[in-house]
This record gives sequence, structure tokens and C-alpha cells, in this order.
Amino acid sequence: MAATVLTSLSTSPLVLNPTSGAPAAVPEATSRGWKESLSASYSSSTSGNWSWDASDQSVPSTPSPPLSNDVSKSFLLSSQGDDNIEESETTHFLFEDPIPRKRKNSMKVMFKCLWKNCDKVLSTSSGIQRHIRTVHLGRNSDSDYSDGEEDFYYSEIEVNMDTLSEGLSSLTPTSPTTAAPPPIFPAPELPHSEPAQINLRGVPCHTPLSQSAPSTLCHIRTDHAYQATAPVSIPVSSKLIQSESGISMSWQSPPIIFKGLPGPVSQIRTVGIGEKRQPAQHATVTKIHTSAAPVPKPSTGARKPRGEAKKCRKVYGMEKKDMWCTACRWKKACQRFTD
DNA sequence: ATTGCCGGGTT
DNA sequence: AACCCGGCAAT
Repeated sequence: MAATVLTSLSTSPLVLNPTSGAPAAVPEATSRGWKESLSASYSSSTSGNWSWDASDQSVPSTPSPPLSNDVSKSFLLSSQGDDNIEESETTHFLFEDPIPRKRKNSMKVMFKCLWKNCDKVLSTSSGIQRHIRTVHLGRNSDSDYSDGEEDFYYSEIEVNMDTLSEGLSSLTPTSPTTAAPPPIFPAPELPHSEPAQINLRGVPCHTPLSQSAPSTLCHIRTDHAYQATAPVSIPVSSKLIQSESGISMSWQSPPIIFKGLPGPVSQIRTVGIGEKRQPAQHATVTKIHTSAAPVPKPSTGARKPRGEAKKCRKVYGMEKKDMWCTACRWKKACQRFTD
């Protein structure tokens, strides 16, 4: 599984080498000129070439080197205007997630076809658009032209590969409690036939759409009757949030006791164009915070129940105080006889 | 009353 | 840091 993840990661250019120390394994057959012009300062960051063509079109003064995976990821997401994720990211920071890297490394954005009885999942939006266009919409043109209609029929989902595999492996074959399997889509296919747009991820995901589909489409979204004929009914438990510029919705797998071990948390949201979201709206959705309990603890917290073991004082007595451990001598918690 | 030690000092 | 101790809670 890990190999699979790595493989799929290495195919998407944005997901850079998590370990900056290792020399980038990505063969940079493409552009080399820019690298030379930038010379030494870039020597360590070969994997970061998100294909601006050899001619440096005004490389910004801060060349945005390949950041750690986390940062680039959150950058990507935030540039999509996705506050959901950003929210949870922030939460991570706030709670000092001890292993944020591992968790985020295993997140992958996939695109799922929502057409009835079609669970196709592709790893690129262009791929899924093409799929919908050709298979479902019957547009046999293989050009990349998109009138934006495909957007209605797929959703962008974010999958935690780790927990996915974990959950799958932990499923006892006869487990009765898992009678109703969580609505996780079928096993993600690895980078399918991905034509041309291999570097789509280098750019905010909706670029191709926002080019061809201006904001008018948002209008269409709201009063379009597509909901009646929508290929897939929106999950009942989903929270639907409506903003003035369009529909955005988030969906989250059934409530999971989130205690330490992350459940199969996946997020689905319909891909929208020109989504102008307001952060406040999203706070309600997909806010899985790790805080253990609503522990108010305003005053002096409940004391420890006092251990069973005898402590220095009891063992040696007051007359041999010099034999106590220092903590005991200082009236602190005994270090020698811990519980 | 005794014991353990937290919270808050002082050096 | 190291060291000390008032005072509280558990015993």
C-alpha cells in the first residue's frame, strides 16, 4: 500500500519530495534552462519545477521553492478557496499535531464521478471531466473544451490513504458492526490515462474551468434543474450550505468517535467554480478537532489520585531525610517510587 | 494526624 | 536551574 501511495504521489508534480534531503528522483527532462539561470540557489530543489517553460517569465523574487509537503498542500487548498481544509489545518497547528506530516502525506485529492451507477474515480479533474464528457454527456469530441457542465457530475474528494488502508485492513471479515460500510468509494485507481495535463496540480485546480466557465455558471448552478436529474442524490446527512455565489456543500462520513486514531475521514464536496466562500460558514462542517474532551478545567484540576507506592518519606522516615530522592526532599512528586 | 505533592516562592 | 515551603487533599 505504501508503495502504491508513493507511486501515485510521485506522479503528481505538486506533491513534492517530502524529504528535502533526498535528491529528487524526478527526472527533469523538461526544462533545464531556468535552473541554470537560477544556479546555486536552486540546486537543492530540482523537484520543484512546476513547468513554467524554460523562459523564465518573471520568476518572482521569492521563487517559492518546494516547500514541505504540508505547506504546499495547504497552499494549494487555500488557493482553491477551500476553507474547510484550511480550518482543519489551522486546528492542526493550534493543537500542535505531533505528526502532521505523516497524516497529510497520506491525503490525496481524487475526483469522483457522480453519475448514477458510475463510481469512477480519477485522480485529475481533467480526467474526470473528460470521462464525463465522453461517457455520460456523449460528447465524442476529444478536445479538451469544457463548457463546465461536467462540473455537476463529479465531486472532488479528499481521501486519507492511511486510514483508508487501515480501516480496510482492520475490518474483520465477519465483523457484524460493519454491516453498513462507510460510503467510501471503490479503491482509487492509480493515475489512469492522464493525457497532457500531468501538471494540472501545479495550478489551482479550477483553472481550466474558470477559463472556460465564467461566473455566469454559478447562476446556472442555483436555479438549474439539474438537481432533479442529478445523477446521484445528495447524501441525506450532508450539510448543505448555500452562498450567494453558488452552492457549496460538504459531506462527511458518519460520525466517528475521533479519539486519537483517525477514522476513515473523507471529505466530499462538489466542485464549484467561483466559489466565494465565507470562512464562518465552514466552521460548522468538517471540523474534526482533536481535543480529547470538552475539559473545561477552570480551576485547579482534580488532583492525582495519589499513588499506591510508598514514597521516600514513608520508606526512610523523617530521620533519614537525606536518603530521600530530591523530589521528595523538595516536597515534589516522588521520583524514586513512581506509580 | 499523617502523607504526598502542587503551586508558588527564593536563591 | 536548585532549593524551599505553605497549604491542600487523600489517606
